[in-house]
Amino acid sequence: MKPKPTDAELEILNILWQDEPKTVREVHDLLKAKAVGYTTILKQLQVMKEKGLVKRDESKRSHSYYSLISQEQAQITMLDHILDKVFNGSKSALFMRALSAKPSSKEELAEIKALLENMELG
Amino acid sequence: MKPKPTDAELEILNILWQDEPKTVREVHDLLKAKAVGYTTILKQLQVMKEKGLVKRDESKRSHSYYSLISQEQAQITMLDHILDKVFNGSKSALFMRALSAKPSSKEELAEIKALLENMELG
DNA sequence: ATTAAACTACGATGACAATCGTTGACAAAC
DNA sequence: GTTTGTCAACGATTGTCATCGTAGTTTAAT
Repeated sequence: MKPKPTDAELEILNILWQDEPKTVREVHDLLKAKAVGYTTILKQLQVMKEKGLVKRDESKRSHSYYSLISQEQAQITMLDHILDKVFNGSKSALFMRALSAKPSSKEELAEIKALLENMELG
Repeated sequence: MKPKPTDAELEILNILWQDEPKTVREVHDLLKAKAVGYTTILKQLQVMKEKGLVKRDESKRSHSYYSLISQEQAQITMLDHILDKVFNGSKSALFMRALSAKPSSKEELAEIKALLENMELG
């Protein structure tokens, strides 16, 4: 099983998920709002490679990085984690919080309702 | 704003939320399955006090600890966090994952549906 | 009062996360 | 072909998390 990515790792993964592959420089440019050094990104990608979260294409001059964990996997991993840690495994409690925390848009409510309809057919 | 509790801190908070206040020894006894030392729990509670996650009643011989963050707050904090980090702020994406990840029981589906009904009235 | 038990405080450690600077290799430009 | 700039590797640093051992303090029992 893939490890749970750290917050900084997730920021990088989000960039990769959006458009792969990317070089260190490209990731760094996209994260420049964070004002973090080039070598920091490089190191983070190296660590992530160690963990099996990304792979590297070294055929070119600038190495390119691909994610090895999908956004779906990461989402499920994160959800399972907080479900276990703060919601005592109660999915409905999680839904309640998600629904009441910040008001959802009508569109979102409609989407969610549609999901539920499909669910009940199964 | 309260900081996001760490995993170990959440284990302790879960115990406090269930029944407050508790002494170090009481928390330790309840966590003995984890085989962690008494002083570890003590230290953790001290750190949590520094962070403002708990408060301490020192009037008695054995100090008693109270949570200063509610389970609700913690749940919302955690949800907001992963919503931001892995779901790009899309609540419906979160719902989709939560619904499809592990099968929900019929009871849970019913509960969630009821929540939605109430929601739409507002 | 003296001691034994229970409890807290403090410091230390090892692991991991996040950050950066320096060095050395390579390639492009002159 | 020498210089200049770009890039990855590596090591070092700082901070946080999780854990524990020791020392000191307070209560209670003798």
